[in-house]
Amino acid sequence: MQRYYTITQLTQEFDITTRTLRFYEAQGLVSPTRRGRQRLYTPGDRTRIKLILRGKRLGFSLNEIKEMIEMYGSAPGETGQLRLLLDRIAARRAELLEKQRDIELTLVELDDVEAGAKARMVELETGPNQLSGAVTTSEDK
Amino acid sequence: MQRYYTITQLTQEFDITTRTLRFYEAQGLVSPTRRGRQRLYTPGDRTRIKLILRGKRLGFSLNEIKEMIEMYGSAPGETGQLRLLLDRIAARRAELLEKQRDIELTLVELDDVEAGAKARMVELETGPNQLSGAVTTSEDK
DNA sequence: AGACGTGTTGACTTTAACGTAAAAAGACGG
DNA sequence: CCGTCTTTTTACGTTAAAGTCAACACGTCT
Repeated sequence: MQRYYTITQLTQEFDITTRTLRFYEAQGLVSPTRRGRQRLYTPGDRTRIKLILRGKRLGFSLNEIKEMIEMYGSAPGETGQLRLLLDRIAARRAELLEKQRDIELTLVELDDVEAGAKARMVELETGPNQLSGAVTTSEDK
Repeated sequence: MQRYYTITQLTQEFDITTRTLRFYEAQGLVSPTRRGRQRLYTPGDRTRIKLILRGKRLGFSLNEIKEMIEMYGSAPGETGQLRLLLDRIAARRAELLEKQRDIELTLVELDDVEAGAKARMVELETGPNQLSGAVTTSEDK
């Protein structure tokens, strides 16, 4: 029992347009089957779309995403190919780890700004008399 | 004692082009001072550039990055402004946390693919006789 | 003075990732 | 069966983020 999704169902679920889905198809990122001219998306297609959107949120290009998705489905027979695959996996992992660090740094900075803003609010409430020094971010002498 | 960086020093350090730096300047993301026509970047400018590149790695647009950078420098006086700032901070934080989850999911999947590939290699080494089933990723029935 | 390296400005071009619009073909409800 | 709605295909437009190219300005080394 194969459940199918129509294109508009998916656009609604993921809040994207039909143009986007057709574009992804043109780029070879999904290949829905057809009933006549109509596109029918399988649960598998749907998962691929989720992967694509996740990749986009992380700032990967569609080409990069395509590569990554192709990794998932591939079980290459030759040892050389496998080595290559492992290398690519390592590269992607390195990127992701860097992004993780970037996020953590950014979160810390957001915390700082928030703390500063909150402190400033308290000042304004208790008595809008005494001034506060500007909030500086480490460096920048 | 203000140390200055020339544009090419920074392009080399960050592996970007002069065009890029001038473009960022045109977008109001950095504002190096001038000695005559020449641009002089302060350590502060340099930090901003680092922030920009970090933002880019995380997939933020230059406009979003600009907003974020402006948050850092701002110590708005009015309570309403502060509320707005706090809201924006919360929004950004939510985005970052989503990205974190996205990354973790992706890392897990990479681990899976890697494990599969390594297993396949072992098979190939020990004896290229018996076949292996295709590697499936959960869902997709 | 001439040549060289570096920097600047401005204009035009490119690429990715869609948006928009038009025309035609199915699908569906009354 | 007809009108309405969705879908498809095709084609052109748009936006962000630079790349490329040309011409010109400095400083300086020889």
